[in-house]
Amino acid sequence: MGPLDGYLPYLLNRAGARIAMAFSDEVRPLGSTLQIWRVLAALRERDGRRMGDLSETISIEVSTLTRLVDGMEKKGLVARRRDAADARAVTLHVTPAGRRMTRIILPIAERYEKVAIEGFSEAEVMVLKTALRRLFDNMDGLRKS
Amino acid sequence: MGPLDGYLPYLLNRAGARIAMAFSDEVRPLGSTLQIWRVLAALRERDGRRMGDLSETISIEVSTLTRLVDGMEKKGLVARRRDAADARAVTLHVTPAGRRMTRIILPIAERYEKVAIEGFSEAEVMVLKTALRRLFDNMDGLRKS
DNA sequence: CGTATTTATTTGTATTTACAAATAAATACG
DNA sequence: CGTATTTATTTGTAAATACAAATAAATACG
Repeated sequence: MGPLDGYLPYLLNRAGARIAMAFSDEVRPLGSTLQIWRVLAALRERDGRRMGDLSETISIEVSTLTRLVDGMEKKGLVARRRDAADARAVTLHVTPAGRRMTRIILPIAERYEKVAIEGFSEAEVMVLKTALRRLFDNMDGLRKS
Repeated sequence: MGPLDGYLPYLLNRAGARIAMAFSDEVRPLGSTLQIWRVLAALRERDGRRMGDLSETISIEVSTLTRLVDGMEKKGLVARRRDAADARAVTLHVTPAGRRMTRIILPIAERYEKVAIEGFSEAEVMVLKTALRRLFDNMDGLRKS
């Protein structure tokens, strides 16, 4: 166990990369990708989000998101709509096909959540999640100063 | 706080993405990138690693790593050497310029570690790091079965 | 009201990345 | 020993990504 193993950003990246890779491998045969799932999951939480909101929420650069959404639209998973209140903005809406895809992937995502925290006590999971939220906020603070 | 905020892979990705972005912004003006730093940090831990070992360690696809190392070699940060014991393998070695770059970036990396865990108790940091290692192992187990 | 500035998204384009195929050396084993 | 298989890396190539510029609508404010 070298210095890397004690370095938090390293541990974070390593854990994230592993989950991402495993999950990607699993949803690809279903005609989806991790990024597509991120969009669907964010829209499941709240449909009709704007591109910018979505970008912030799922940590995907907005120019990257535009093209990701292009693809999802072509697949019929989502539909763009011009925001009625502000014509600059575009809102995204899941279609029936998108909901179908969500229904297929959701159990997989739930399984990953379980596998990831296997062997953890409730309290440890709580501390972990709280820590990750706090860590995010700490970095967010840095961004503005 | 919607369902996403309770979903561990989401929290993990979000925290990792934020640190990565902030760190990238900071090292770019110094002529480096996050990926370059990952290689340098891994070689700092142990010089003369093989490509495959490096790839595993820093979670960068080996074909991606090849081209990343191409660039680092052109910048004079590292040198490839054919492994004496096994001519299939290539070992990577930091150069003086690479060590210089490491010396410049290391304090930044250390600062990020500190900022990330600001407000955390020692115990919380311990739990967090242990959890991230365990989480990684859990996913690793899945990969083989 | 009309122009300047800000905000939201998209597009241009170069770089990064990933999967698969190619290369090359080591090992297995008939 | 020689051929088949495995292992380590690189290369081909298409897709994903990011930064900057372009577009377009809203807001500020003279």
